[in-house]
Amino acid sequence: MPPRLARKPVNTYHHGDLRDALVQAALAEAEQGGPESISLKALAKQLGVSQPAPYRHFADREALLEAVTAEAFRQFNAVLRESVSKPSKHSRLSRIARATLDFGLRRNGIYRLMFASRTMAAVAKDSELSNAKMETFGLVLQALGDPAPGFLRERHALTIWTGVHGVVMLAEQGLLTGEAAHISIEELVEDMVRQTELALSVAIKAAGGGAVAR
Amino acid sequence: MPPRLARKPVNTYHHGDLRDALVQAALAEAEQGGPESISLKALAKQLGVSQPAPYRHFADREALLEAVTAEAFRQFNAVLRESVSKPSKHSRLSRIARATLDFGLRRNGIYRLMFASRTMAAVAKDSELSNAKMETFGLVLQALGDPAPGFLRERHALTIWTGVHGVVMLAEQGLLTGEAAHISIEELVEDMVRQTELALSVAIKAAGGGAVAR
DNA sequence: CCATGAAATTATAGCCTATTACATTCGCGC
DNA sequence: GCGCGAATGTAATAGGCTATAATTTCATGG
Repeated sequence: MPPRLARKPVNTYHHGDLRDALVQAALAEAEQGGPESISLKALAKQLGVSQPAPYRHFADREALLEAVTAEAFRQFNAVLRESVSKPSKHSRLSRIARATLDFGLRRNGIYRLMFASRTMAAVAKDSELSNAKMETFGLVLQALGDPAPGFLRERHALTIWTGVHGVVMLAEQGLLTGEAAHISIEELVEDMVRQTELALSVAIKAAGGGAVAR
Repeated sequence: MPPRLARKPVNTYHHGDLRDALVQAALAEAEQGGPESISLKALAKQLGVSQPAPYRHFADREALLEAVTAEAFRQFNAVLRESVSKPSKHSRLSRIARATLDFGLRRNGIYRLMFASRTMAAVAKDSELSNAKMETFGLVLQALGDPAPGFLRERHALTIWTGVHGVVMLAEQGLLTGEAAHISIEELVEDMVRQTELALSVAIKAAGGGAVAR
């Protein structure tokens, strides 16, 4: 720890920037062992503060998890944004689906944290977290491009999002890798993307719209 | 139940049938509050036995959860089997998708238990549980009917299974019911079913097969 | 009928969350 | 500059949970 930290990074008081340090350490912990492995006591010890110190910054363990989840969503959204921004021969939908799959499998502990069941009460009131989740959906929506009328886009955005989410969750269970699966996880997601794009183009044609997004 | 139990129901000793009672009570508990709400201590108290009594029947909490999960899968598979057996105007795939959605939403605590993250070690060795999971997949596979060549069936069975699973999990998060969702959860699943059936029929046609399953 | 071992109990250790009361230190305003 | 209040951290403690060890109960088969 440096003798003197920057003057005002929102939370630099007499020791360190404990609040942020807790979030970062918890995120690293969750990356390994998922949300269950996050222990306030262990984090406090790891950061060299007393065991109840975290309670100065978070009402309880759940509040910390919420903050960590919000940060995780921010990182996830950044990854998604990058995936659609960089050029590729694949469709935007395919890119965002691949990016989601990659994030969900590689950083599975964090992904599980993001979609772990929480008390509904907290979700409703905490705007930071729910905003981040809305942004995620917005990114998927964007990936489907402009040609489709609004509500058709939403239908298919939900289809692909839930589909890839299901793949990630079941893959983590080891249910997609048995001998029964003569198809790789990546192929499965590509199937879903193709299905969605096919269905969307059919729906657009029926609605008198333009071409499928690229 | 007769005053005297059968001579050897595997586990009827000097008090009651504690092992089974624990599984049943834990299942009821999980139905309300999900897997996290299962406490060996609370269950023991509820059943009128001492706190460490459950450890005579289960090595640890995780072992009980595993047994409960196996029972939950048995019930789930029974529901799926019933859904495809009874006559209906909908396709078998649609029926099994609806049944899964219904089970996943109505008995969400149990559903979350069934697909909660576990230590991989246990999953591999425990045959009862992994068999039940394989049976679930087998039922989905059957629902796609006989016309499709084996590996095509599997692709699409996985697609629909993961898709509906994703819907259930995200619906529980409240992510599918916001103002952004101009589509009901049931419609979303129907969309998926239609997409899968469309894609399957296209694939079969390309492969020179027969008609889509009904 | 009684020895045996499974089933259950009491006692206890250890980890974790969380609260209360007390100590420290930063920085703002006079 | 300096003191005071609020933000931050610590020590002590309570209470819940999992899990183990040592001991007791009791149904059953030889």
